[in-house]
Amino acid sequence: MKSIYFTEIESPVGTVTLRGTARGLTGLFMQSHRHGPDESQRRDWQRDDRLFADARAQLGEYFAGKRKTFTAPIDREAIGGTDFQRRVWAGLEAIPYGSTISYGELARRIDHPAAVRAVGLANGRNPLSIIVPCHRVIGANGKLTGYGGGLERKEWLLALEKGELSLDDA
Amino acid sequence: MKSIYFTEIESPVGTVTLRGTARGLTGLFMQSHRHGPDESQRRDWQRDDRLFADARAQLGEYFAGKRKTFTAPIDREAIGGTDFQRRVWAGLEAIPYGSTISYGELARRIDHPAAVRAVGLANGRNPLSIIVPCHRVIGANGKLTGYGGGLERKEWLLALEKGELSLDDA
DNA sequence: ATATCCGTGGCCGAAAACGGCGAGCGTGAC
DNA sequence: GTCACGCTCGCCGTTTTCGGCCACGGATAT
Repeated sequence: MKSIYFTEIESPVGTVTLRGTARGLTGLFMQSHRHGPDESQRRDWQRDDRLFADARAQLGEYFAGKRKTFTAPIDREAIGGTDFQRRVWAGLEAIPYGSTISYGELARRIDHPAAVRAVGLANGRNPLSIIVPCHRVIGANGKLTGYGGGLERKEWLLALEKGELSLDDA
Repeated sequence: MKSIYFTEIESPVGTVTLRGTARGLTGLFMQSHRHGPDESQRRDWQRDDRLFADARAQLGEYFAGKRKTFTAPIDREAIGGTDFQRRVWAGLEAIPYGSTISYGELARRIDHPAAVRAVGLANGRNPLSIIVPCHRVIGANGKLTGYGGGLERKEWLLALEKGELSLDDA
């Protein structure tokens, strides 16, 4: 069995856990994350801060409003997911920084125009929050509707990306 | 996708189909085998008699009463199966030539003493008949109870292993 | 001996529940 | 009017639950 590593990062949205293999990232979770990993598996992870040095630096820049995209490698194979989920997640990565689309729009983009609710589900299963920007999908009526890491955080991230944040927060 | 090969062998218990990958055997089926592969997948197999030369020779010796164990490699990874099934099948390989045990005894040996019926099921799913000797498991009352390849064949195999067969059969 | 009757445990397929939705209406406040 | 809500209902992939299925075995009854 392959080793799984992790590290923790302090951020404006609280402590963030980063998970990965030697080949790349496999997860980014907030505190009390809805679909986060449970304690039982977390026990098998090995802490390795150096492995995540790049990702950590990029996230720091992101939270400071100075970075719009990420380049740290992602271990998609280890992440897995159903075909449908992978399509949804791929769709997420195509949403530019600072903009939002609706769940319905995302459904259309991946050629499952009617699978709107299923898109919502798959969105919620995205294991790589922030880096794969599931927070950029909102309701057709403009409401945020939901977020695995909590709605306040979703709101905060969107505000950050719209440049609406003064730098006064820790 | 990996290639799957097969060959056919004439034997005292009828035509036997041998299946495998480049790494080893993955199946041995009799005619009208209960859980044998269906025609739809059999179409994708490629015939390759040379690949199975070893297995074929060893089976010949076995049917002649001159061989008690097999050494041809087995591709267990390609075979798959649930954890439980693999335990059961491993238990089968520990039963010596010529002897039999009950389903209950096998259940006990794999530390699932109450999973007697489940052991029966898993036994029936053994894809490598004869080589993985599922025929050596019989009811606690001494009856044969069942066999994927048909009870007559189970009876014949057990008789062979007890040396009760004169060599007069084709 | 033979037959019948359960308790058993893992597997598998079917069915139902479950959402991070959204369009369509009806309602009520201006 | 019309605009904002709030409700209902259909949507659909995933997950969970559930109910059978048996290569059994022991207990009990003929």
